[in-house]
Amino acid sequence: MTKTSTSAKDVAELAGVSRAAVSRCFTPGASISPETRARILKAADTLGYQVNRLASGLIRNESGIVALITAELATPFRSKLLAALTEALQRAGKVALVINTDGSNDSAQEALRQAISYRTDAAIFLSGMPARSLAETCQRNGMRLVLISRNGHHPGSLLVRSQDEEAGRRALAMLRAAGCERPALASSLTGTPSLLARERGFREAAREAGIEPIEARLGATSYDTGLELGMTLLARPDRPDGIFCTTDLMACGVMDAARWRLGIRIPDELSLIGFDDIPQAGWEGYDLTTFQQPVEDIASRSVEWLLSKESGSEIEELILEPRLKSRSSVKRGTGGSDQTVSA
Amino acid sequence: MTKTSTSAKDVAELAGVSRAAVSRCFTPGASISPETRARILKAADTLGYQVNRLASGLIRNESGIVALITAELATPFRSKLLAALTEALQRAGKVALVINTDGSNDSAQEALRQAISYRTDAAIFLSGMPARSLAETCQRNGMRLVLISRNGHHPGSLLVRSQDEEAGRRALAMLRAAGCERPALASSLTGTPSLLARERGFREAAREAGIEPIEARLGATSYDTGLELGMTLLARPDRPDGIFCTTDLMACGVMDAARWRLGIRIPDELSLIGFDDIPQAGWEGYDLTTFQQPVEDIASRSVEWLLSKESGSEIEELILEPRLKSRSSVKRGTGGSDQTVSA
DNA sequence: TAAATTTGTGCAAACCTGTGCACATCACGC
DNA sequence: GCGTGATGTGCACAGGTTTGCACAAATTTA
Repeated sequence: MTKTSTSAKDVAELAGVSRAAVSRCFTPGASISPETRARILKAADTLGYQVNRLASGLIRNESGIVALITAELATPFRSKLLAALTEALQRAGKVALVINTDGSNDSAQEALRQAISYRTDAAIFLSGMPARSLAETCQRNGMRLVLISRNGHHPGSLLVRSQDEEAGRRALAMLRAAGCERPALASSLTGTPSLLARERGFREAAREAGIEPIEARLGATSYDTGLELGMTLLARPDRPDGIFCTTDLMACGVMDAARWRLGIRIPDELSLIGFDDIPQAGWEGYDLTTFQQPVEDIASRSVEWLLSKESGSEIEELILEPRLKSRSSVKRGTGGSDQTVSA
Repeated sequence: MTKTSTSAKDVAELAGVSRAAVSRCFTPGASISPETRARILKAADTLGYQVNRLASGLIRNESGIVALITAELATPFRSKLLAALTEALQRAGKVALVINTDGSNDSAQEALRQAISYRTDAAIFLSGMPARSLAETCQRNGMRLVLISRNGHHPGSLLVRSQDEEAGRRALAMLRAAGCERPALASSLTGTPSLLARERGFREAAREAGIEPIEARLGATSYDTGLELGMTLLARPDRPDGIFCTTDLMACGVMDAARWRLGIRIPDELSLIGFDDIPQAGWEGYDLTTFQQPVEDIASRSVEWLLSKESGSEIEELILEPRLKSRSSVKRGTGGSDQTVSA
C-alpha cells in the first residue's frame, strides 16, 4: 500500500545516466563532470529525491545517527543540555535520536540496545550507565560512548564532568565569607556521582573549618523536593543561615519555602547557593547565586571528540570548570575578598 | 578500520541454521520451531546480536523512526511536550529523531528533508511549516505528517490544536468577573496561529463587552519579553488592572516586573492569567492562574493517529480543550459564578 | 602522430535484512 | 502402504546505496 519513495534509480533513468553517477553526484569529493552533475541535480529536484541514509548507512557502516539517552527530559537543566547537544550534532552533520529512560541502569541498558539496533555512530548518556559487557560490545562495533556526569570508567569512552567537589568547597567558602555561621547542605537522595561530589566538597571544607554542616536529603532532584527541604531545614532550632543546594531546581524550592511560607528574607536572614544556572536562577525573583555548567562546551567538545576517528583505547576524561555566577542570593561579605575563596 | 558489527549471518553460523531462520526468530508471528528458536536466541545472546533496523527498515519500508521538528527545545512548554511525545513514541515501539530549527519555515523545510532522507515513518511539527509541495511528496511516499498548533491545511495530515480563541474569551470573562476594569493583552510578535487565536478571542470578547483592551506586543515569547511587557504596560497612565498573557513564560516575566520592580501587589492590584501551565506556573511564588494544555493527550493521540494505517485523504483535525487551572493570581470575584464565564 | 596521462562513467559486488516459494519431514487416517 | 495436510527450513531475490575496478574518451606530452 505505502508506495516506496523515489530512489537513485529513478533519478538515473530520468537523467539518462547510471545509478552510480547519481550516487557520486551526492558524494562530496567524488569524480563527476559538472554537466552530468547539473543534469542529475535537476532530475533529482523534479523528482524530489533525497539520498536514502538508511541504505547509505548500511553500506558505509556509518548511520550519521547519535543516540542521546536521558531521563527527565523536561527538567530545565536537562532540556538545556539536550538542546545544546542536538544543535552541536546537527552542526556536525549528525542527527540526534532521543531515548528516554526511567533513570535506572536497566533502562539505560535497554536504551543502548535500541541504539545498537539502529547502528548509531555513538551514544551519549545523560542518565544511567550501561553494563560493562554491553559497553564493550559497542566499542568492538566501533560505536563511541560519551558519559556525561557519570562515574563509570569504560575504557575507550569519554567521561565528561565538572569540578563538582571544588565547587562544593567554594560554596562553603562563600557562605563563610558572607558571615554564615550555620551552613547547611540540601540535596536529593538520588546518588548521582556529581551530586555526591558536590556534597563531599562542601562537607569536607566545612570540617576543615571546624564546622559540622547541617545536612538534609530528600527524594528526587525537583522543585518540590526543594520546598520540603526548605521546610525541614528552616524549622530546626538551629536554623541554618546559609544553604548550599546541589541543584538550582531545589534551590528555587528552598527559596520559595523560606520567602513565601516562612517569611524569611533573602539574603539578609538566609544566603542561598545553587548549581547548574538554569534559566529560572536568573529570573527577577530568584536572582540566585550559582555555578554555571558550561553546557555549550560540554556539547561542542563531546561532539568534537566523537567525530575524531582515532580512539585511543585508554580512558579519556574531560573535566570542565563551572563558572561562578554571583548574584544577590548571598549576603555581601563583611570584607573577605574573592581571593580567599579559591579551594 | 571500524569493524562491522555482528550480523544475522554470524548468528546463523554459530547456531547452525540458515540466515532466514534467524530473521524469523526475531519476527513476531513467523513460523519457527521452539527448539531452533531457543538455539538461535542463545547464539544471539553470546554474540550480542541486535537486529539491524537500518536494513530491516530498508526492505520493510518502515524505519520505525519518527521525526520531531522543533525550535527552542529548552523552553519549559516545548520540553514538556517533547518529553511526552518521545515517551508516547517509545511506548508504541517507535523512536524519536529530534531536529532543531530556528523557527523559520525554511529551516523547517530543511528539517523535513533530513527526515525524508532517513525515511522516517512520520514527522511531527512543533514549529514552522513545510512547503506544500514537499509535504505532498511526503504523503506520496507514505510518510505521515502531524502539525501541532500550526494552521496549515495539508490534506492527509493531522492538525492538532487547542481551543485557543475560546480560552482567550474565557480569560477576559474571568478578569471581568474579578472586577478588572482595564483589561490588557500581552503577547509576543511571533505570529504563531495559536497565539493569534488567543489574542483574537480576548479582543473580541472585550469589544463585545464594550471595552477596547490595552494591547502590547514585543519580541519572542520569553521570560525577558514578559519583563519588558510588564514594564511597558504598567507604566501607562491608564495602568491595567488585569493582564492576559498568551504564554506562561511571559506571564512570569510580567508578574516579576510588577512585583519586584514596581511593587505592585498580585492579585490585589493586578490580576494575571497565563497559558500552557508550565511547571513554574505552579511554583509557590507565582501560583499563576492559567490554561493547562493537555500535553499527554496531544502526545498520545498524535501517536495513536500516526499508527493507524488507513489515512483518509481528507484533512483530519484534533481539537483539544485546555483545562482551566485556577490559582491565586486572579482576584476572587465579588460574586460572579463560574457559570457566567462560559463563552 | 603516437604514447601517456587524466578524467569521467558504467558494471557489479557488497552491506544486512525480510519473505515468497519450493521442498523435506512428519504424523495421521483410511 | 499411500495420499493428505501441517509444519519448519533453506534458497534466492529484493530493497537502495557506495565503491573498486575496468574501460572509454579527452587531453597533454614527446
